[in-house]
Amino acid sequence: MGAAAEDRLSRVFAALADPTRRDMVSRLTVADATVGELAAPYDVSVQAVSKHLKVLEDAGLVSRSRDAQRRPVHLEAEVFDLMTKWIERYRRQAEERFSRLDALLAEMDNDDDTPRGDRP
Amino acid sequence: MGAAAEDRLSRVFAALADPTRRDMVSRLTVADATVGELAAPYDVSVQAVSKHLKVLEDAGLVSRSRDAQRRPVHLEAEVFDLMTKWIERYRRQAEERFSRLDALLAEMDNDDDTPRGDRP
DNA sequence: GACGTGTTCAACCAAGTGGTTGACAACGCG
DNA sequence: CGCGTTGTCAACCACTTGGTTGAACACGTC
Repeated sequence: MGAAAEDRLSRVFAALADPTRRDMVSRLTVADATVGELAAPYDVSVQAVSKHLKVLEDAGLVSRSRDAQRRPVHLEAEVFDLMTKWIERYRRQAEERFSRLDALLAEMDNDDDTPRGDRP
Repeated sequence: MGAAAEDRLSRVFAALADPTRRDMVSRLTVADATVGELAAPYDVSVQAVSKHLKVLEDAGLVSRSRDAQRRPVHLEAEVFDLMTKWIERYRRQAEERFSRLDALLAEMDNDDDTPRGDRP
């Protein structure tokens, strides 16, 4: 994996490490929203939410357009692929390793307990 | 999703936001390792690596056993499921939304441009 | 029991994060 | 134009984070 992708992945994971930001992402899967709309449910200032959005934007999770003085926020669903790829790669690797281990254990079992090909 | 799971998810994402920790996880998919072995490739103190491992352990990504003065580190692959679940849930939601949008756009297209059922 | 190896604990430091408030920019509208 | 609404920028604060070094703990070995 390239250094750029590594960096991106770090920003994405860091962005999603915050429950408030995860909740915003969750809500953005339903519909685009303005900063004010996004801020409404939380007990923090609009400025704080604006900062959160900057983090999400820098991670490429979200994009913003213009509509007069409003800045509609839109979820960029493609980043999910980046994460899924990373996770699945290692999950698969780990699973392979466990099956190798299983095979090894089975073989040791054969060697230790019973003569080859001599099982119920 | 319960508060506990939310919390867990935060710790998992935060743990994986660090490239060094992601690399350790990556290496642990190949084989268990001691703290010293894990530390070797990096240009930081063993203590720093020990701290990283504590973060991974608190996130439930890793467990440690005892072998004399050594503390072998083992990857707990199940957490990948937690992440995958979260990601896939919202990915699916986002995709559904986009298909709804596509349907809407197609319908508008019909209404505006061409009489219904009158296409090449 | 003393020594070497592997690991953690404690104190500290610089940099980053999430929050605040206050000022200001960019609009639509009367 | 002046005013309310929407959002960002800047400075600041408390807390966390990733790193350091030095001491201590936990073993196997001599």
